Amino acid sequence: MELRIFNSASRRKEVFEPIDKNRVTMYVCGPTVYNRVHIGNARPAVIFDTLFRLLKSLYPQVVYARNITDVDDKIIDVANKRGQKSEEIAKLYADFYSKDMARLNCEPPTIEPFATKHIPEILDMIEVLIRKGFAYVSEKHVLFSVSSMPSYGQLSGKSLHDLTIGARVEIGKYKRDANDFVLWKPSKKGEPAWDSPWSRGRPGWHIECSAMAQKHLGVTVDIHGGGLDLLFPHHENETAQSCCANGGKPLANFWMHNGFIQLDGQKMSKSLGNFKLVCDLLEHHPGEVLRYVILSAHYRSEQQFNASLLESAKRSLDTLYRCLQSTENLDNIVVDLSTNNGFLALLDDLNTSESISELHALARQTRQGSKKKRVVARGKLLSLANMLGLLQQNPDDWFKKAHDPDALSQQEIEEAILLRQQAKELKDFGEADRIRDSLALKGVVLQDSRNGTGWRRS
RNA sequence: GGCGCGGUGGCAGAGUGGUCAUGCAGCGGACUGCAACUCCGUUAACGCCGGUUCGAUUCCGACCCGCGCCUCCA
Repeated sequence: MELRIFNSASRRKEVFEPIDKNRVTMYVCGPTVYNRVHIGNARPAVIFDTLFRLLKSLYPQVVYARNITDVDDKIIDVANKRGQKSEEIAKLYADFYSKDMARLNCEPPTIEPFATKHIPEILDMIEVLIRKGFAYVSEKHVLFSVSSMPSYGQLSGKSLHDLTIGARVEIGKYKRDANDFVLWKPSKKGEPAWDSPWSRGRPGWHIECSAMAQKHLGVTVDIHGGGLDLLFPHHENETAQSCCANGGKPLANFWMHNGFIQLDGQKMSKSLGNFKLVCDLLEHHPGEVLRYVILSAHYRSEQQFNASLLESAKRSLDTLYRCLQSTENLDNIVVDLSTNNGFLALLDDLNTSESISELHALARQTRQGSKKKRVVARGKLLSLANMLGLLQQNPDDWFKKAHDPDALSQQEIEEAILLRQQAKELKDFGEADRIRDSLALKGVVLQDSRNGTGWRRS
């Protein structure tokens, strides 16, 4: 039973072996907090939360850090536009982020470090880089010199030569090389600023992750994750800084990158105006539905996202919850998942898609066969679902909780059901159907059974 | 220009050198007063052209098409 992970650094699946089996470390790049996050930001959060759950089942201790970048030009821009402080904007959206991700059943990471809380560590690392000759000071900036590191570009598979040819960015005149990147830069008046030997300023984009990963997780982390777009330049630069500061020791042994989400067949982009905010989606869909959609595709593939997929995911979850609801009388037992196909699929580079198909197989087994087998299947279903962060609520809540404030109350529904029952007893099926149709129009679906009439919200 | 990825049934989406993905939708049947749910059955796919092979959706090559990164970006 071993976990295999596709390592972006080697571009192949490798058997995962942690540096310390008693303390597995994972660092995932969280958001820069200047607005509400979109569904694309949710994908890595959900994926690495699932990996976190899987790792915890395999190792006694897993330390998962997901950072918050709370000092950045974009935050400053928003703060300026609103006449607020950068810190206020960052705090506001960091809180929203935690809440949004929690609604997707993402557990809180072990550590959620903030860049601005690690300025001393950042300054230390920059000083080391300057002292060792990997960084230089120029016009109050400190820059990392990519030419000082022969292996620069290896992680993302780029050569400095090609980068320079393809460069579309204007070269700052304080840079020796177009690809040199900022470790520290001077702040303008009114911007967040800290004292440093080079200027009163603030850190560049990449350095905070290097400093925070090292402080909380150690020089080399087991797994470093994030969106594919972070591979270059963010992760390339992170690993360059850390590696050079630490005598060649790598920042991470395993690099994992999730693919993009496509909205209605197109890349989500602000210019197209087709990005979906998580908080807007949550107004109309349970968080678990969003999570189910995200997990239904393999994390490395490009994923489609649209309204009909949300609807399909909702129905799939309905089926699973219905199974749980109709088998609540079965004993809850502790099961061993170690030979389960759904669990084994997760061990194979986190194949959540295949794992979800096993959820449906287990649901089927929970509904049929001998009672003993059904009890075991149900135990496995709950256990596997828990590892995926799905089926986390009680079925009655799933089906009956009202999300719309104008929805019929439980009492109103039950009264209508009673009236319909009376009509049915009088064989007045016209009236009975009229009541059922009227409830359906208000989003309530009835289900007759031997034990009476049940209901759910559609 | 450089580097890289992908094209699977109506939709989404795994996977595999040789009977099955799976879900949603569809179709037929059972159940039901009729439905819903559930159950049983069922339709339907591997971009194109070659090659390797007894056999290829799966391996190899060419081609077509789409996409990503190289600039902030999950």
